[in-house]
Amino acid sequence: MEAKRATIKDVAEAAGVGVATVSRVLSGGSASPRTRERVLAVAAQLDYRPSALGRNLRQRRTGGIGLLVPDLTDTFFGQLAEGVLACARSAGEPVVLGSTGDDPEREAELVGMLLEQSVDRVIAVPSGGADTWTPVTRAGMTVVFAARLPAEPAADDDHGVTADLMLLDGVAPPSAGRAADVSAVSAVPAVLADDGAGVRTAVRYLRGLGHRRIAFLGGPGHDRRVAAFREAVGPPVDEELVVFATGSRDSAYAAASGLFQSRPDLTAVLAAGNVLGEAAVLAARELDLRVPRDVSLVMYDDVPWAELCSPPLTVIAQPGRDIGYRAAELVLRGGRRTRSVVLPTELIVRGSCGPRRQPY
Amino acid sequence: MEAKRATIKDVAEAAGVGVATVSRVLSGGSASPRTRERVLAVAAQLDYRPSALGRNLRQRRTGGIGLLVPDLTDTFFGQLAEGVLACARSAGEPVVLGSTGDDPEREAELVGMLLEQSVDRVIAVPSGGADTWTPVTRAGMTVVFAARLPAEPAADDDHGVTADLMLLDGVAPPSAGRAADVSAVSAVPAVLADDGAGVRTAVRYLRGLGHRRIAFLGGPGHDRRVAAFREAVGPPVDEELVVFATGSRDSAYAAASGLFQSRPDLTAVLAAGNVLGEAAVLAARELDLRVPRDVSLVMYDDVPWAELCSPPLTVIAQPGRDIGYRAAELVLRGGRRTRSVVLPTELIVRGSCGPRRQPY
DNA sequence: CGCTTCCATGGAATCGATTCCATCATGCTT
DNA sequence: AAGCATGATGGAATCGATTCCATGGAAGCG
Repeated sequence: MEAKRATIKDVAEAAGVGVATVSRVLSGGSASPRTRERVLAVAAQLDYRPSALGRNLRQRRTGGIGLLVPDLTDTFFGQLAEGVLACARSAGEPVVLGSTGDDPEREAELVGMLLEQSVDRVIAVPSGGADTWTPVTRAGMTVVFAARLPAEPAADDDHGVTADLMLLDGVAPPSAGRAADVSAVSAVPAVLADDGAGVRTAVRYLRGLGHRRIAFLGGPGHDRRVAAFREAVGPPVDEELVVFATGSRDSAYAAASGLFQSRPDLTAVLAAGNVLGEAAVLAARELDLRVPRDVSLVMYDDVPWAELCSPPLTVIAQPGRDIGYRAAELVLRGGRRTRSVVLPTELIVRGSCGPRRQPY
Repeated sequence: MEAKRATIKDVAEAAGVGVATVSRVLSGGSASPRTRERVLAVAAQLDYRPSALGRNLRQRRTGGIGLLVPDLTDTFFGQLAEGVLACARSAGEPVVLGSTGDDPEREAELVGMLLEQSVDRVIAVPSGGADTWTPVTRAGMTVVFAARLPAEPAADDDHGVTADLMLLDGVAPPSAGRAADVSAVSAVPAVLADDGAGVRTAVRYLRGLGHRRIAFLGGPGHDRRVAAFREAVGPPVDEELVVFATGSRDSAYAAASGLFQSRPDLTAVLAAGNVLGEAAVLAARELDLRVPRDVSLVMYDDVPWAELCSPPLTVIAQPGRDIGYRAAELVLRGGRRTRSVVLPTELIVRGSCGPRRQPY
């Protein structure tokens, strides 16, 4: 009843050949048509499937790619994961999944788990910084970052931020002070959305509508977006209008609500992720602010429900699925010397932005 | 530079002991405090991590649990996956993910992949029927179904449906005709939401508001929900008001739009999943039907954006995360003789349902 | 006809862990 | 003091595949 799976030895015996021959036949090596046929027949009859364990152990090459995302409840990461899965499936590779919750510690723990599983190719939406990821790449793992880059160590001035932006555009950052670690990580290929352009376009759009006091509502991993925002609106940047939440929905709501209450003079908000956008809509409604009459809203991520809101949300769309798919392609190609990929974003204008209401 | 990982042999040599001793120390066997200390020190210094490959091969027991969901883009499955991941993480087990797209063929292919990986514990939101899953359980895999049961073969009358409903309520179905296959699959433990109660409550609620022509908008895997719906509204059941879409968003939209257009006399819709609810809102808006004035809407799944719609959507909430977590617990316990779990649903009344407008 | 070449083939080593079993030292009992 | 029990320890087998290498037979060529 408990039929244990057939091994290569069983097949060899049943076919009256040696295990080496079976292995050769199944992996396309040379064999006489006669034996090949017989081996294939026996293998089919026994429903033989080679064990990935044995193969991987011998070849010291692991199958499988690891996927680390912050939160699968966030539709964007769901899209990204679907992209990775699609590519992996067509390559016949299994995907080992981990959810980091935007917690660098959990991320490191999950990386360790992948290492134990001998998964040596990873696609990560990183939460930790270079201190997490440099050792990983040095340990021989093939890493591809998706949608984000690891946070850089806090910069004294905003020079670091500038360097980050330049990196985004494909230009190598000037070899600055703390080059050692950063360079190891920035050599890692990445698949990113063009956050610079996305944010710039959105800010320009809001400006065109007359908005001057535009707030930024960010979360973990939105460093590049806030940097682009600062560049686009300033200087001077009204720092009170730049607020950050942690990953949770509660925190996002608190941040949004706090923002609206502490600065009733703001007229537009750029939410750097769909969870934040959701929170902004909720908070605005709670405070009886009408969108877009009282406050205009642009949200990152073109999630399906953006269209369902009333008014439908104007969004910065980034191709989540494509990001995942391309990242999987890169990690499967595995070349160290693969260049990063930046995919375009698109501002999709719906109904959540209006002209600035004149103060009276 | 390409430091390959340390093996148990390296540790043994460095510590001046045999490999058996190292293994014993690391897996809690007996060893003298003196050597234990030395081995641990060396292991730490070499950053040694036992390879799961070697261990699993030897023990013929695989680590890891497989997770098969239809679509990670659907927030509900994202929640479910997060639940599974949370439980797996606390047990230190890796999770291998597959997305079936509600395609039984793809599902079967993914199961084969898991088999090759020697993953013998699976949590599945099944797309295929008993013909897919019976062989799997017979092959010795520990399977737990989540959120759904495999479709039963089409019944001649609605007797099969009734049996299914009774199973849902924890009562064994009467040993009917085609018992062989079905029983093998229905012996598989499952973690389900109480769809019967959820749908019943929703229908009763709509009836209480005066609605008589209530439509059901379903998708793949909603057999139990439609059965409960039929039972709750009928007989007689107006079959034109029961429509099904395939998994895609386009198909859902087409089904919803077709429904509204072909039967303008309907006054309420029960959408059996959040993607379908989304489609219903969209289609209604496109056809200038006001919710809830012209048509009332109840949606399955309390996704975060349900509150963002205007009006906010009345939903049947099912605890996606809990379903995943409990399913993971069951599959880890691994007992054949585990009973299924049915978790409660809750009708959350918001603003998408109103009294039936009197025809004039 | 004899030699070389080439191909099919099977035995055995290997990957990294666990675990059975034999060995040896130590301490305790009678 | 001798024998026995106990516990620490290392060697070797094992898991299921791949792959190196040796062997043997057939075919080709001078």
